[in-house]
Amino acid sequence: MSEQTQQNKELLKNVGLKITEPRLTILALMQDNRDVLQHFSAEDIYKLLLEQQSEVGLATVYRVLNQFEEVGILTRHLFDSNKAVFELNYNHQHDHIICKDCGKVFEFKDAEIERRQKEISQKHGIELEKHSLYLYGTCSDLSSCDNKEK
Amino acid sequence: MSEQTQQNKELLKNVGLKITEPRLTILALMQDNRDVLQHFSAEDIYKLLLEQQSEVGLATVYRVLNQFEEVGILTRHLFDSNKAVFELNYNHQHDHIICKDCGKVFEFKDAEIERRQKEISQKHGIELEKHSLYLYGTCSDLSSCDNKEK
DNA sequence: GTGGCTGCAAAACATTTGCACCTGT
DNA sequence: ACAGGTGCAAATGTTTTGCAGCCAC
Repeated sequence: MSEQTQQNKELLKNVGLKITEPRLTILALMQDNRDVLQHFSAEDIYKLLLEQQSEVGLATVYRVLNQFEEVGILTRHLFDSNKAVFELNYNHQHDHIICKDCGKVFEFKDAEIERRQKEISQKHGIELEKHSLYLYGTCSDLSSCDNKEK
Repeated sequence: MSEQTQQNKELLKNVGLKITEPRLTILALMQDNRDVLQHFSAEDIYKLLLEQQSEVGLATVYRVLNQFEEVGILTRHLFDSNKAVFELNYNHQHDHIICKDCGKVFEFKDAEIERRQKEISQKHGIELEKHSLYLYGTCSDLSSCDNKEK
């Protein structure tokens, strides 16, 4: 068994979830594909599972993703579409910049913005728990924009 | 005819939409209720229409809201729930602070955050078009928190 | 007159749930 | 053994669409 699998088993145990084949498969799938895809919809994952002959139902994908979010293994984003996308939580939380033309996503983290967010919340009498920040725009350099040519 | 209605007719004409009864009704409804409700779901509006005996179908509500968003009369927000809420655009764009316990929403606008957003986008080669920023937390002063007691 | 608008019902989607069976501990 | 997990199909909730008739321009 790979070292990655071993780590994932411990991860599941640590967060109090049983070590089952669908959960390990989904976890590995997201880790293995993180270079090509940072943000997965439930459907994305389901299709990837089908491709690799995994017999995991779509309902299970949703259930597992929800559980993973609850225990902090991943984060749910809403972006502008109607469906949720999920992203593995590595060490750090971050915000996103999305090109509306090509769908490219950059990540960033800005201490100044976060400091202001905290100040503003306090001024309004709110104890800040989390925030969601997305910047939408278009690639300035058109040649580097993989425009999907809609 | 009220002055408000007159203004709304010109607004519709200016954005290139025909002046129809459903559109005027929905527009007036959102304006008249803006003190009690800043953010309307399609269902909210539909129910309010029913209450005032307006014979407007739910499909029309959705179509009108979408058109209003396209021409900039209102803004669609996704917040954390599964359904969209809409807000009339007055002069200024702003961001939101939401109390997760009582659902209270504050609005704010911060020049410093917006300046940083622009800088960060440029640094990543993106021409910033719009952003979405929501701060989630809980009322620090519990006595002022209208906790829905779920 | 006619192209856009509307209401209704049906369809489309993403997501959740009920249930009988299976599996990890 | 048994609580929790799973697959499937059916249900849910929101939003969209097809279509026949209607209305603003």
